[in-house]
Amino acid sequence: MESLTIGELAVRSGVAASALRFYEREGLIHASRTGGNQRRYDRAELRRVAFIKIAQQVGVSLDEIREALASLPENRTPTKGDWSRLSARWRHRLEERISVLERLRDQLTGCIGCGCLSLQRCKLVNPSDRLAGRGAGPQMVLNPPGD
Amino acid sequence: MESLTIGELAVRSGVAASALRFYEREGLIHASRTGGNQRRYDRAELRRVAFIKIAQQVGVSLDEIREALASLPENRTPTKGDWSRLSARWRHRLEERISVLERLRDQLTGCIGCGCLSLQRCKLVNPSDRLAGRGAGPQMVLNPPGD
DNA sequence: CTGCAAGTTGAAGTTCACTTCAGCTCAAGC
DNA sequence: GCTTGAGCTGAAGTGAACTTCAACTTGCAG
Repeated sequence: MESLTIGELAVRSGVAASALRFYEREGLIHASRTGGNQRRYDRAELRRVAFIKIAQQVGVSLDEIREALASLPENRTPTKGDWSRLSARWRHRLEERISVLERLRDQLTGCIGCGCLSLQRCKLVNPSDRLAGRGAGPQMVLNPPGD
Repeated sequence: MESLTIGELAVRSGVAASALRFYEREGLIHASRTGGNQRRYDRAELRRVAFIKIAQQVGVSLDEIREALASLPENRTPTKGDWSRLSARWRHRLEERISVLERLRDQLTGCIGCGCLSLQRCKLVNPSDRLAGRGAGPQMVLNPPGD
């Protein structure tokens, strides 16, 4: 068994066949064809699909994922090093996302103490009424001054 | 200034007026009306909007947010205690979300080391081919056995 | 009291990420 | 060689979360 049918890739990746066809149309993955026009996937495509799923978890759009995948070499199967570089890129994104959520958690904990969630009164959630911060909303949480 | 116009609420909350009207149609926020049919928001609505924004950051759908907000008292302005209870609920969600992402980060770090991201070969990302785990895909990351 | 920015409505449009459908063809087991 | 499940295509549909539009009304500043 050298290559996978779309059904096999679907089962092994946990992504619906219709989504795999969609990803192909969108240029995220590639498939060769049999004489009868059926898709056959190289095992390397499993990594691409895994990468797509993980990136989506991190909150990256398919557009950005495509862009990232485009940086992989076309002419050869990506090496460990290729994947490492991509992973490192997402890792940074991931850490940013985590720190937003942690900040949110910490501030929410503070607000559980004071019972507030006000955009207007709670300094933790939104200092923008006092601080002449540009932009409205819970700035402290979503765009901390430390950035 | 006792109540806010939709424009004022939009500026102070950082949510577009069209979105505020949408939220009202969806039963997430409420407004009283002037003689001329314009919306006037009680300051307490700012908290609701803040809550909506924060919950969305945590990845909660508007449906679920509506459900949560429905648990607030109808007849009086929510107290600190009311908001505390709701916040505590989301805090739990938030911590789950954070731990998914942290797990992802840790495993991605591991994979940067080995250069892999395979659904098939990397035990860290996906043991489902060896372990008779139900469900395909990167199970270790998305649904860790520890749950 | 007038001008004009800000507000109102319902309906339709948008983007994202897919799924579903209809009408076919392919391929593997009996 | 026939049946049956798996696969193919393009087009249309879905749902979430809004935005835009057109046509009209309100309300405050001067």
